[in-house]
Amino acid sequence: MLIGDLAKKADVSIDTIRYYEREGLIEPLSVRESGYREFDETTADRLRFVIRAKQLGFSLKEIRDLLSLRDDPDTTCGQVRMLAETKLEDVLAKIKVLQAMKKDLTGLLKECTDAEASVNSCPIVDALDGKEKKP
Amino acid sequence: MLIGDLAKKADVSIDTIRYYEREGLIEPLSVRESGYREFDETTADRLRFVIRAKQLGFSLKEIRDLLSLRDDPDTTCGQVRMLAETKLEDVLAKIKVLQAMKKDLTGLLKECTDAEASVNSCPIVDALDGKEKKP
DNA sequence: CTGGACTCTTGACCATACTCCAGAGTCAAC
DNA sequence: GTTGACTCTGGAGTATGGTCAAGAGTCCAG
Repeated sequence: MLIGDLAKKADVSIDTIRYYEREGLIEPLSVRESGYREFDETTADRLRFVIRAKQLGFSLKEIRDLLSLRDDPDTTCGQVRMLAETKLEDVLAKIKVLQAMKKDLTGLLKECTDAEASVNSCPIVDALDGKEKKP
Repeated sequence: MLIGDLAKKADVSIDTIRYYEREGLIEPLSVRESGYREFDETTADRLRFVIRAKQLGFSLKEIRDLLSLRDDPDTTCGQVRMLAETKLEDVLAKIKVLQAMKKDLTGLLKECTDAEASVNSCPIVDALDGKEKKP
């Protein structure tokens, strides 16, 4: 399987595959004299692992860590679990920040009732200006 | 007020202020022969506007748009509102993605009960490998 | 053996929001 | 007039995850 076949299989670009290789995430099974990389199902599986981990929110760096745990037979489930827990905390923290934004934006939009009003009396602009909302 | 004073006042770095100026967000009141920028309360207010908008999740590009609406007396509240609505949608979309990650991670962590187990039977690794969970 | 599709390497570039650096100039106090 | 704190410009660097392009080489079918 050449790089183009793998790219189609995993639905990523050729450049992405080469980038992942440079980053130490995947490795071709072998490389021809000509430089052509050859891949097999094992590398394809590994690439899919990367893609799934990305969907869970792991960075490439973190995926590299996950992969080396996966590769090491002495790894315990607990070690993998720790990475997942840390990631979950990251995700929860991000959600928290976004929830705060959501709350503030929703509040501002609720106050802003007159679309035709001048910007001078726009509660959104006022809030960004640091003005207290009118009582 | 020189740039260092403004930086302290708004609790951002001098470099950030100069960066915002380059990006067209703020402008010093005047510039001395020597190149020294001078700021007043109006610029400080504008800078604080930028900082608050950032906290709401707006990018600098979007803040530039907000500022030009704020500067234009013909702007209506509705125009500002639209930007806020778009931003709220962005935020909601991001929350959705993160909630999905949260759900998946939580599910995996729930399945992974034996921390001492080998990585070969780790449900988290199995899931990333695309294996179905054991029945 | 030729054409077209594919692949190679190297290196630059994208966006975002800064941050840091060197080397030079300025300002106010003492 | 000198010291020390401050400021200037211009450009490079940071992190992330790719994406693109040039120019050369490879592969296989016809």
